[in-house]
Amino acid sequence: MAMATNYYEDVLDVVRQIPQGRVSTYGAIAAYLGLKSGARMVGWVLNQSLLHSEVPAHRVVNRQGLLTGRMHFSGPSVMQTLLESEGIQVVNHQVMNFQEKFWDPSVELSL
DNA sequence: TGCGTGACCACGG
DNA sequence: CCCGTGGCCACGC
Repeated sequence: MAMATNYYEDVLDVVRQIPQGRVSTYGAIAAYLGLKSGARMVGWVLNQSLLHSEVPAHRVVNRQGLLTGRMHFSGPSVMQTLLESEGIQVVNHQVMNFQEKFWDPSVELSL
């Protein structure tokens, strides 16, 4: 665990709370944690997490509901398959009914 | 120490 | 609608 900075743990913590059948976004997670600048960092953290942690990284998409991170999984269709197995429809790399499936930590975890 | 790059995002032309 | 640009920041070389 090289230099476990706070945001790293914080990001994983939020991602782990995304319910099955729901998805969140890089920007929403960054905003919730106050990582104002970190939409980009969220993606980076998730990428690193794939190597060692059990994190539902497939439940995080970009602000449009696009599966922009799919190429980082073991196969280009793994992310989509995982989501579909949880009841989320994905067409053309995009989450259907994204608005309904969107899980916003700022709302769901409002403290 | 500096530069290019990236699972992002918003804004402008 | 398709770019280009700026912001943000960690990482590798």
